[in-house]
Amino acid sequence: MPFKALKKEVRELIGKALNELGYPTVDFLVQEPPSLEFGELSSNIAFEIAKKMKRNPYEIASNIASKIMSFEKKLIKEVLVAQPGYLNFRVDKCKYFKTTIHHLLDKPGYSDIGKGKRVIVEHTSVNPNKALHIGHLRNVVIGDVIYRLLKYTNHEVIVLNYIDDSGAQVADIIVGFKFLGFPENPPKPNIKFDQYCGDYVYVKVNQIYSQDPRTENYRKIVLKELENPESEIYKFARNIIEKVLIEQLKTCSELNAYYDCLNFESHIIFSNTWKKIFEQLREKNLISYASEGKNAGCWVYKDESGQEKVIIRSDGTATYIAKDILYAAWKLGLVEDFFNYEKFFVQKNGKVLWRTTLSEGEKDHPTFNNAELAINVIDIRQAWLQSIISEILRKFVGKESDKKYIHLGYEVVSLSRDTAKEIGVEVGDKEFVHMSGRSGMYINADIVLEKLYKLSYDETKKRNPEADEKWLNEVAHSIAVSALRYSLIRQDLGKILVFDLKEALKLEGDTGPYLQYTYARAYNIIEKYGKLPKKVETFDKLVEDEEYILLIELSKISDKIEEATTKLQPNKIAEYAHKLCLYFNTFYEKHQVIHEKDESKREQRILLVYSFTKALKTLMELLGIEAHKRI
RNA sequence: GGGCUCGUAGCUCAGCAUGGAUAGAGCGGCAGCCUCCUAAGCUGUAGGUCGGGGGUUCAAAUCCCCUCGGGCCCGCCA
Repeated sequence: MPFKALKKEVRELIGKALNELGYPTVDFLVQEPPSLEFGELSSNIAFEIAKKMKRNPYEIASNIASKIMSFEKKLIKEVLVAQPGYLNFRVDKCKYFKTTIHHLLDKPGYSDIGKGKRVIVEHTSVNPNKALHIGHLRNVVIGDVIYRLLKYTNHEVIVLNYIDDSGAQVADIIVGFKFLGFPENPPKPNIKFDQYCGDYVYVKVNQIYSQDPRTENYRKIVLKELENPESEIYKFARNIIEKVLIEQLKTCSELNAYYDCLNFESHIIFSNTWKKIFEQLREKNLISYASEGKNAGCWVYKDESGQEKVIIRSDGTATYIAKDILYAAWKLGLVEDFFNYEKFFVQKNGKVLWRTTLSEGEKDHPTFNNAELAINVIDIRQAWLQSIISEILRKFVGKESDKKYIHLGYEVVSLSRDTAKEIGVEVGDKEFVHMSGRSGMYINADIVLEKLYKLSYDETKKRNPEADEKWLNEVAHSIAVSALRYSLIRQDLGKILVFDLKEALKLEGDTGPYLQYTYARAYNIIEKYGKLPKKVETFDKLVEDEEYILLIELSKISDKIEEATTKLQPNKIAEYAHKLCLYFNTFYEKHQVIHEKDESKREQRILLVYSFTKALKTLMELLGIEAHKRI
């Protein structure tokens, strides 16, 4: 972790200097200056002391600098003072490059921030009545990258996918099949079952509801029946849901996202464990009985801003948030494990996918709950409800416990004007349009992937006319996935992602394929050279600006991974990987590696390129993007 | 009505937590670069009232207040 070591050294040097100079101890920052011209690190310490002592910051900085110059230093070479009082530090390049390259050749960017901590990441959780659209994919990709980050930083991670098998959306397609005469099988056999249910049955049923509101009664009937596991409707629905799920999960595995267990909502409801936790909530005074007002007769939770949420209705039944609280408590191991489990199938990555079941299940199963931290990837529209759940859980576990329930919210994906128009949506004067599953206004995930695949296939074939079909398919698919995943992860979670099909089909610039291309380009150098130099102990020949800039950036890899993980900002990884590639390509265009005449310079460059490929591959793996030797 | 959130180049976005040194990328535009490791690349160039106003500060895209514009949430439904 070269950059961190550097920061630490700077802090120590400053601290020691303050001590010897008799300056007061104050808080100060060690940060990256706006440009490498000023050095690799800089500090505002002189401003802070100047404020306190009412003295000139430049003078203070000069004193500290000359003091530090008299100390023995490890990675730091010199300290400079800049107006109006910055303290700028420069590394000993030779030493620092060696540290950095050795780090990258070993375990690039690794840092044990997890220490084996058990974390649940729940994502996807798409209603099992439709195919995934591009909005769902944002959830899948965010969740999956968070999983990968946590895993890499030594957390014990469990990935769950919550299946809402008893809600209105599932009920709607069951209404279609059971009451409105929709055929159980798609009219054409080549239509995916999830697409048939979502694009056709679900949309049409909702159209029928709005034309003839009396038909909505069917939904009520179905919802009621879904509460009874013995009912014919429940058994029928179970079968339909399973078929949809299998198709949905195919889409996810195409995108390299996998799960440990599927947790069915109905199995929480049937577990009848709610009463136990309800008693505890009442004992801890977390919920209260409303004797008057609009919620009279209900048990309610009052949130920190004083808003009330009904937990138990006046007729004694639990609202859906009650079930969410119970489920959250299960995740953190605060209630007994009320699920039974069985194996569902083996996923493409070889991992067994489990699911909860109403039957006895298998005794010998992994533990899926009992986490220290539960991260729930859910779009931002659920923010208020999720904050209530977090609040209740926080109070429930008490201050001394570290157990935590987190809602990782992200903004929705909407359609750009052009793309909305393309699928026949009325846009008016809006800049973008929200998708709606119910009204059929969305872009299907499989279709985008297919389009991307065709594009990448043509492009790859053009570049590799001799290549065989198998390889072409594999690479084209991988490029399509990388383009899609990257476009969904590169943006801050708090911003609406305006999806534009034309934009998404780009394979150049700030995209996943750019990373893959750069990787292949770099790897090609190593392959052409055919061997790795042994035992290079000094990197004194890496004197070019482009090498320096690349190496300094590379040295920050652990810091970036750590930051992305602890702040749950997966977009940081995409941004960093892109920046590294920009720097590498600049270097690549300007300097030769295998044609370099000076042998030791050539070997040092080979190692630089090799360590770059190691770093980039690590980042790509975190993003769920495959690195190919050739594309 | 209450609450949350976004607004930075023509477009898509970084930077805001912890105020600091010339506000950064990509796309698109324009002008260039393949007898040399993959041109899915690179170089140069044009393009900015950081939504607006006020305040705090030696210093504000960043903090505070107001305001305008977009989006979302606020049922004993799920």
